[in-house]
Amino acid sequence: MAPLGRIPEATVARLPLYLRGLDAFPVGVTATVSSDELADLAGVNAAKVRKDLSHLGTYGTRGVGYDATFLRFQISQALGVANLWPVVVCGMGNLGRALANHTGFTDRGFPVVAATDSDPNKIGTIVDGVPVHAPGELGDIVRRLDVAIGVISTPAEAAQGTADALVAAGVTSIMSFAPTVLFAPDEVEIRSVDLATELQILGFHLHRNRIAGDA
Amino acid sequence: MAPLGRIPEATVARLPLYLRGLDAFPVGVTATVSSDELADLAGVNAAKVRKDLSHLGTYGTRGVGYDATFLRFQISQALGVANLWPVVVCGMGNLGRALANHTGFTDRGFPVVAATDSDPNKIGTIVDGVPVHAPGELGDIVRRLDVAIGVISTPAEAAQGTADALVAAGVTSIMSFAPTVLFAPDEVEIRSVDLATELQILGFHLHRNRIAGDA
DNA sequence: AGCCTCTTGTGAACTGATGCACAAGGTGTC
DNA sequence: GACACCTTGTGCATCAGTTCACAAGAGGCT
Repeated sequence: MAPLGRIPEATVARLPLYLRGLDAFPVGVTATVSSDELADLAGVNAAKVRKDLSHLGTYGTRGVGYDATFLRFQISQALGVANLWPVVVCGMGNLGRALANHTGFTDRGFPVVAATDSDPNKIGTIVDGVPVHAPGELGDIVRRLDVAIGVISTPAEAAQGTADALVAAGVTSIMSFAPTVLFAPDEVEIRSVDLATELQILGFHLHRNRIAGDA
Repeated sequence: MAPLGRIPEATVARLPLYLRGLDAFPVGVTATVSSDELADLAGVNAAKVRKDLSHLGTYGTRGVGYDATFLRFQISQALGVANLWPVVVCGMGNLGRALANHTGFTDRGFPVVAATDSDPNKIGTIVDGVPVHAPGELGDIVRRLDVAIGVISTPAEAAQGTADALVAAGVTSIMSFAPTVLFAPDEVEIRSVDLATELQILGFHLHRNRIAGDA
């Protein structure tokens, strides 16, 4: 079996999709799933599924398919979803509140254990079960609650400072929604999701099609 | 100059980042920016910047750099940001509300003109200036308000139905936050952002590092 | 004018990912 | 046991994207 470190990034990004697709199969019931079916469930093609799964080691049966239960276990193992990774949400604006309350996080093993905000009216309150602290307490929160992942949903201006504070506290995984580039040491993994950028990409295609249509 | 249709996808995805980086240069002031500087501002490397910009046609000056103002115009042109693309948000849960109220959308030319939700208590109300309608009215809303982009922030179960309704109404650009695969005709552009999936990818790296650290 | 310095634009090598196509290997039936 | 039928696992060709490295062009200094 291939060591975890050797799984290609593109494959890693798809493993959660396969896991999600496997939700279609009830737990405890013996069932097999073919690469074709799983491909449909995950929205990719079958060859990709097989190649991806081969990176986890080979656990399918030729002529039959994969055992759904065992495959789920396999992928979970590789992704480490057995672990709970506590999350802190930095910036409790509209987006931050939505994220702190997002059931999809807790359900998948990412409990939001705390939040920070610079607004004195919010500090000390509990929003949807999540206590809001001052930004200055970030380091303390991270250590005390063993936070593994920091989510940055502050305004762009505060994002770098927040990232620095997270890194200083020992957080090595950051998901940022701030529309700005973040700098951090190489060992810190940053995933940046800029919603406006996503829309601009859609806008480009609309624009291009409109031009093509007019031509 | 290369026709718009020929710009590689990877480049298109970076153009908004360059545009964002150029915000560091005040409008109206003549300034030049080198590929090196722009690379820093966008968080990529200089060679990529130059190759990307070469797809828009060549507008830099050797030995000097790019004229910031003209470059901004260039990229805006290519992305079609002069257009306003009205957006409808489908599903006014926590996330939907945050999106409907997201200033980054309106600021970048994507006004949220309407929303839908299946909750009778929300239908007919106006949330943060955005009127909430019943899902059945979606087709009507799209036609009446000339909606170009649909954002899906419904629960997973309702996502496909919502997508179908959007497509039926003529929407060809969809951004989905629902944790499920959406099926639509080829000409419909779908960008899917699953927040839990993003965290799981971060989780994989945490898991791998933890294993490596223990070894 | 000649020279030096700077930065672009791009050919070419490289890397990673994708998708095809088929042999290998397993199941079930007669 | 032999045969027909599936579906996996993978070698290989292909493609897209990245990065290097350098010639070509532009400005400024003496």
